[in-house]
Amino acid sequence: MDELDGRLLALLRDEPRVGVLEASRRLGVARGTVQARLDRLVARGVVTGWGPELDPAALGYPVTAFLSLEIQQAPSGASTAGGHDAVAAHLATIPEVLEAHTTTGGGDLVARVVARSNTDLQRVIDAVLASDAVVRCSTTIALATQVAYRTLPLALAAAGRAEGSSAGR
Amino acid sequence: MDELDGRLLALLRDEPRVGVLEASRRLGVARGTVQARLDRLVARGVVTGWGPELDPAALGYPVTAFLSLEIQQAPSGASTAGGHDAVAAHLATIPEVLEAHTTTGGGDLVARVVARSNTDLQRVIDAVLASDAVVRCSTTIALATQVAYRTLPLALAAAGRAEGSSAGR
DNA sequence: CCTCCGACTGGTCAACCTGTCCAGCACCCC
DNA sequence: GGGGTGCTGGACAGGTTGACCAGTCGGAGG
Repeated sequence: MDELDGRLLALLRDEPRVGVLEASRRLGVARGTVQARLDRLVARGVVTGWGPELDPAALGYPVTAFLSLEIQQAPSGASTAGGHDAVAAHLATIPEVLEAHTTTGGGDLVARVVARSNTDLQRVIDAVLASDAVVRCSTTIALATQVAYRTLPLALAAAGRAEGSSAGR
Repeated sequence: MDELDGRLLALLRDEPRVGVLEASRRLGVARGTVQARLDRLVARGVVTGWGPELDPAALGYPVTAFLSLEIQQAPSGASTAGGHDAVAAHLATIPEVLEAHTTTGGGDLVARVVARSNTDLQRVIDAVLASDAVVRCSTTIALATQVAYRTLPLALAAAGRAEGSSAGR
């Protein structure tokens, strides 16, 4: 992860359509170099995908909310999986659940959900609560996005001063 | 956003490297159709980008946390921007802040941050608190990812039963 | 009923890019 | 010095892109 990698990622983020050849021209290096760098970034797991990024709002889901869930710690049925796994599996079946993480703090699990409207949000929450393992759910609606999801500044920071830390070689 | 769009997006997510021609073969439609569909999805804002997705963990930032910030509602300096804007601008300068949203509920703003370690997280939090407009900050560390960020199920759901709602041709 | 219009098909074309291979060279470390 | 690694600049065949075309289909509207 050096400065060239940073420039390469920045270029690709700004203009994803540029091919390897064009990128090499922009960066002023040989095509093989760009190819090797890209392969390495993918191999190291820094680049996880090239898929199209979808905008939930454009899909008709303009409302974003964070749900803080409390999970049944000792399943009353006390069957197999802890509450976490059961809830995770349940959440995975709901399309409106975009991501979910177990967390420290008051709630046991944070889920990011979207909905077609505030009214529709109720439906989504009900879907989440459909699992017995979910004890409680507190909702925080995202009103406006102040900083849109981004990773490039982080990559540049890592490129700038991580020459040898986690950057294996 | 019909069923073909859904299949196209699913294909692109699974194998982003396939070109338009290959996609048309897989989907069993003409190349021009795939091209037109893609153009339309981009034009409608459903597809917002094709950039490489970066993994903060692979960049050396394996710790993820959600910060709930309380913002100075009535700026003591009472100068120009409300606390929100000032804080948003401040957060935008911190590479470790991946995203931030104003919210309802207890906190005024939720920020997703990453750090190199739990110790390093303190440094990041301090950076966030460097703004005078931030009154309080409560930290929730994400322990494990139960559902990784995804939008495809949502797109498929929208494709399935949104034929005419927000898909105003 | 007929016509218009948008969408899809299936085909062509030249230009370009990709993946892969090569030799040469500079650099670093053992 | 030797070996390994990374970058350069070049070459090649093959596949892909973007543009264009005529023809067909179905629905909306006159």
